[in-house]
Amino acid sequence: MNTENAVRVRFAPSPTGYLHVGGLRTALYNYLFARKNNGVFVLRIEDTDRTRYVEGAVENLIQTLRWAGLEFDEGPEKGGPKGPYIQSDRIALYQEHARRLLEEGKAYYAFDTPEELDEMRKLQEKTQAPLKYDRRALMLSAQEVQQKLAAGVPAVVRLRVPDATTVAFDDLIRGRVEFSSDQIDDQVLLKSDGYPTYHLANVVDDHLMGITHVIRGEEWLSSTPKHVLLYQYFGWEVPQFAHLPLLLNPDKSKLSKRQGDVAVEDYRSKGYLREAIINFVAFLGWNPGDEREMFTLEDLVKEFSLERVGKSGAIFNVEKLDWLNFQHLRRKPDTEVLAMLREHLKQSSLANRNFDDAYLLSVIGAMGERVTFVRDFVEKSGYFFQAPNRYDPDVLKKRWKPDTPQKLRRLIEEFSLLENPQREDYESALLRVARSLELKNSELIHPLRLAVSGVGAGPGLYDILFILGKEETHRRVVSAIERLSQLT
RNA sequence: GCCCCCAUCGUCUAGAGGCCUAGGACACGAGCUUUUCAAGCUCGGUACACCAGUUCGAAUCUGGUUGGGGGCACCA
Repeated sequence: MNTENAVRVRFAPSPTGYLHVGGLRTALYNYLFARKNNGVFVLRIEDTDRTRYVEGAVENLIQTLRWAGLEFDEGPEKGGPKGPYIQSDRIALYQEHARRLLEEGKAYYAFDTPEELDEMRKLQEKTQAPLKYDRRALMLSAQEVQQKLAAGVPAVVRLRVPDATTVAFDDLIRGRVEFSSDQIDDQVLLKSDGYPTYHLANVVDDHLMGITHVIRGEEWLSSTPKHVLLYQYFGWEVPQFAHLPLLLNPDKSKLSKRQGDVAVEDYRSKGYLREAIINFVAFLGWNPGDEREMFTLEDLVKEFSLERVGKSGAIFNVEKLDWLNFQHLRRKPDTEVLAMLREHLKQSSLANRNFDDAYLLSVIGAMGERVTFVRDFVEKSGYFFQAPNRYDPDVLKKRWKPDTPQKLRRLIEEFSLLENPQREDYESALLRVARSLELKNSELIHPLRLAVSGVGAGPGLYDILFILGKEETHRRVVSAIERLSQLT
């Protein structure tokens, strides 16, 4: 394999606390593109803003990425030939490159205070002029600049954007995009604290790390010409760009907190499966071109291509996610669901109760088609784990009549005669009783269901009875008769 | 205000000039099935933003309008 031409992509989040679902999709597309093309997936941490650093964010980011199944090939903790992979460890590199631009007249020092810049912008807003740096620092003579530097006046390094030219690039998703250089701001490259801005750091790193394809969100589209300029100034090859459509809130603005959950970990803790989240997020902007909907990460690796990524933003719609979660959950082998159910029980109020595998497996068998989340086993069929402590009032009103207790007594008498009953035995016993009492089957079935489960919905009644077992069924019916007779 | 991007059902989308009286999925409604609830199956409604143009023919190409979004920091 020719390593010179190998595809190298990166996911470059800033460690502001958690992994955003939009970030997850960007990471996913990068990952898929790398895997599909036998390339390398790099994780780089963009922490050049010291004011935004959040303790533990990097670890959290890595952990969430791994949970989702997006293993990177090079990055922090893991290392690699192009490291370090944390920008704050690469400061000297950026300063060196800034110096180079300075020497070649492609960048310049500026000494304006934040207040001065504020004032400038206010004026520009008033005159409705484009908001950009007015280059007042260019009026300074070489001596003045040297004096200020020597005196230790805080300085930034700004990009010297050429006048009246066109900066263009070919975006893999959007085609050719052109900007007039007059629209481009003389961006700060090096801040007065010596740290680079995103624009400098990202270009220097992408080049030094051999990144061939920059796949990132559309919010970067309008700063891309600055990056292109930098590549040109350094004499470097410009990578391929692919600007992904944005993920949107229901009101179509850029997906943000305040309008629902945006952290991957929020969805994780709500019980969403990684498979469902990956599947869902992959389809926000991409589709295989046919009518398949269910994809595993492996499937996506086989099928993914940037050509099939759309251009318009997509609203993050949780209903479909729920459906996908349901679909992925029911496709999982029972043993895997068992492990997840055990984990869930361990963290619930049922933690001290003991259930054997066979029992839980039969619950899974009965509820399999009825749960969207693992927690639904408990939330929708808590009666498998605990005798009902209340009875659904609506069902009670509809199904529990004054003469119900005596019918049920007759029924459990019949049940008590059964030896090692199977599902069918409960059924035939109930049928016998119904016939001898001249009742419709449902006149027994519904109150019995209520008595043993406390609710009116769920798996087949005989499945419930069988799973609960003869003794437990008996106990519950007796207890229901006692408690409900008092009410009527 | 300036620059850039985008535009098919409520939502995710298929569609790369005739296969489109626009297909699928989620959601929604109706029915079937059934001891209930689901699942499943069947059926149903709802979309090419608008206006010109090109063409024998436009959701698909071009231009404009409108609408939406993003960017315009010593944040990423």
